[in-house]
Amino acid sequence: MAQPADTARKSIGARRNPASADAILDAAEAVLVEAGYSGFSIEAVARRARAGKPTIYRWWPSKAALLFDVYQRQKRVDTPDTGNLEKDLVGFLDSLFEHWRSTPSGNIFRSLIAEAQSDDGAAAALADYAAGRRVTTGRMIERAKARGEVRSDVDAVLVADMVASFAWTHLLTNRLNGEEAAIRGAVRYILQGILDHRA
Amino acid sequence: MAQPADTARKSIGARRNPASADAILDAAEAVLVEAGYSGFSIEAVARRARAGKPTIYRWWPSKAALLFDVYQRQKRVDTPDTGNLEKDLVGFLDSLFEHWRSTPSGNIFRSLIAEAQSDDGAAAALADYAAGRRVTTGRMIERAKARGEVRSDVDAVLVADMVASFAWTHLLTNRLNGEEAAIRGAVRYILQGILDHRA
Amino acid sequence: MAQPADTARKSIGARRNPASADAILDAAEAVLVEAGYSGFSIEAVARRARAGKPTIYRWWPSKAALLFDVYQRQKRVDTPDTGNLEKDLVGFLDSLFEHWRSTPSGNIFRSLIAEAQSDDGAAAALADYAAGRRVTTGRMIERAKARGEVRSDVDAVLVADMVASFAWTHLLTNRLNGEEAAIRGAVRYILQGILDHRA
Amino acid sequence: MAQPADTARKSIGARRNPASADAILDAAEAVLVEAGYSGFSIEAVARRARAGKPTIYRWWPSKAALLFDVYQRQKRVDTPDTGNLEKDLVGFLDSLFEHWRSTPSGNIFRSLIAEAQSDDGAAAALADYAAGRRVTTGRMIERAKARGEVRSDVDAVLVADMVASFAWTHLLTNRLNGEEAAIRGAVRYILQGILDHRA
DNA sequence: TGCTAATCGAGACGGTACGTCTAGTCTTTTT
DNA sequence: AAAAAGACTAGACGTACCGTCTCGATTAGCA
Repeated sequence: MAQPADTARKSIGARRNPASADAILDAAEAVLVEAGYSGFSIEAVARRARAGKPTIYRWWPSKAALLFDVYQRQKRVDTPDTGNLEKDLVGFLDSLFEHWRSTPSGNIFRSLIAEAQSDDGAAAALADYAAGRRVTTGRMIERAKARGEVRSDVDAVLVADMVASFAWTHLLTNRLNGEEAAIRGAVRYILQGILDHRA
Repeated sequence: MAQPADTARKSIGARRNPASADAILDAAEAVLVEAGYSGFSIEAVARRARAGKPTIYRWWPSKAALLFDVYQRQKRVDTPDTGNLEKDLVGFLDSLFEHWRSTPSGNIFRSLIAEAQSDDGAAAALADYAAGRRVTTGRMIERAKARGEVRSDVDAVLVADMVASFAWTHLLTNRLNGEEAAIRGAVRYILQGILDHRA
Repeated sequence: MAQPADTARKSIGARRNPASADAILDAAEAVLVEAGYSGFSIEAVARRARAGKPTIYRWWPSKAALLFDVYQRQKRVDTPDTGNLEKDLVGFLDSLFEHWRSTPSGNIFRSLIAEAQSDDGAAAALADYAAGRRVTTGRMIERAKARGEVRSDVDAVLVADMVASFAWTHLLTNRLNGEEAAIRGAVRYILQGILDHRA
Repeated sequence: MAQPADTARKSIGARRNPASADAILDAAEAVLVEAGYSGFSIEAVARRARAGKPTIYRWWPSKAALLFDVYQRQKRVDTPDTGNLEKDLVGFLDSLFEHWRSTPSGNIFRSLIAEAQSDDGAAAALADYAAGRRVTTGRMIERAKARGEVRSDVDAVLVADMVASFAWTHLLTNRLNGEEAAIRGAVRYILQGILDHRA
């Protein structure tokens, strides 16, 4: 966290003051945590950061852009590599749910998705981000393909999409708690399918 | 659509005027279609419906409640029963994507999900609705279990959750077009899994 | 006071229900006392009287008319007749100030004057009422003229107007307390004038 | 009158824009003249001034405060000094009645008095204003005392109060026309009294 | 060293929407 | 026929935010 804005920050000349940027991002995160998405307004962030509204608008053209930068500052959950795809996927989802539950990330991301439903810029940024994450997540599947664990014709990005969809939907419907069994089940279905092969 | 409100509607006594309710729901849908979720306000709906704001607030305590009723008026996509689960699921998702693409339903539902991120009432209503839909969708899997097509230990509701998640996420990220292959792929992975069993 | 409207009054057939009229006037007075003129609305009176708004509008075409009837129910201060005009006028004003101070009458009358500034009906009713009161008050002066106490060419109604004006203005500017000396002074000036006749 | 707001006024920095203040006061006066006190609303003023409602509320906490400032902008009738108190008082009242009749001042002041009956702030402001005016008006009597025209023990402020009361009451009851004789009579009674001294 | 230019906090501006309150009208049901 | 009840359109209330604008102060870098 940056310095608290006890004393007013001044201009540092004809260039961006990083202290202001930090203070604004800190304030945005704090407002989101304390007041939720419905209480998240540029006004509130400016008040909290002791910043002028134009300072915010100068650097972030919209609420969505600010939200996006706040989200980007958060730690990401990284993909495990245990040598076993089932363990990897279950571990990834467990970590992701835990991360969303116990840090502001979950609320920030929910807000970002909501914002993307009314702001084209946010939608585009979210689409980019999500596509990138699908590739990253897909690496787990690619590794499993390389190990021969997964069929070579499997679309790793599509599988990553299914995994991410499961996570997003649980986030958006407040189902992050006590979902360990569901996570295990969903991963197993993707890996092994649900058909009865005895027939 | 109900009658256009050319002449002002009057009270019909000490009970709800269905013409007003219809006009408000019609107007809400129209505003959502024409101005999108970001332009969707109680004011705008009242203007469009030639209704007083208190009339709206009397019957719908929040924007979310109104959105929900607008969504409920829409036709639902029903679950096919072809005797083959793969055909059922693919057909269901194809129909759902088409429905969301070509009617206001998609935008309404997106808006409802967004609203649920900042309104607890909307969140609860959405959770209820989604749970119900998982059961309905799950019937396709139950039928397949009864046919012996699917293993008897499979959790039908969880599978429905996975299917719905895939659809929701595509809706929320504007990926409803040209997804036929992805739909087929995803359904196949759920049915057959992605593991390589030759090993 | 009429019966409290604990249980809803019912229609008594095709004629005016006097209990309703009383309940409405009682409620109007109570609302005025408790919430003041700013809180005095037909809506509030109807709520308090457990009456429908149309019932009020049927009998009193405007807020002003209702106010006027509420005022009319109040006791009036009557004009003393001591055989001495100074005592009569001072006594009258003392009683009037006391009456306005200690009963709802003062607030009701203030409200009526205020209402008359935006409602023509109220203005006309108030004008009628005030003209009548000037005549009544003027009787004190007429009696003094008959006694030879006051010059015969004096316009009794004009004097009554001056006395009433003094009272009204004190009411409207919250100067009803501790004005005994001012009352005595004003009455004396009207009776004896202020000119220095030694010249 | 200030410039018409053909082009939208902008902020002129972190301080009050006098053009907005002027436009708002102009609009308030115009609304009062055209629609009367009953049509006088902050909404109407904002519309007419092409100003935002918050701009009005920022500077005038209540309708009463705005009314008061509108009234303060009006010209005041000043007290004549002819060397003869009767001429002074009659001239003053004639001018005041004429001023109230032919300019918006009369309606504005009536509205202010009405507003003061339901708004404590307006009541206080009006009390202050009226007290000040009594002192100003009282100077006519003080001058007459200095000339020996009026007894030295006469309370000039009380006499001014009587004169003002007469004027206020005529304003509030729409009796500003054809009152010349009444004015003369009232002034004469105050100066000479009404008692018959032949006795 | 003095000027220019961009940045800062600050807060006013015209607006829109919020959710509530009241006005005055209307219709049905009950007596 | 009148009362109770409560819905209806309409619009004002006072507040919160929106995104823009202008200020005055501040400071780096260029002249």
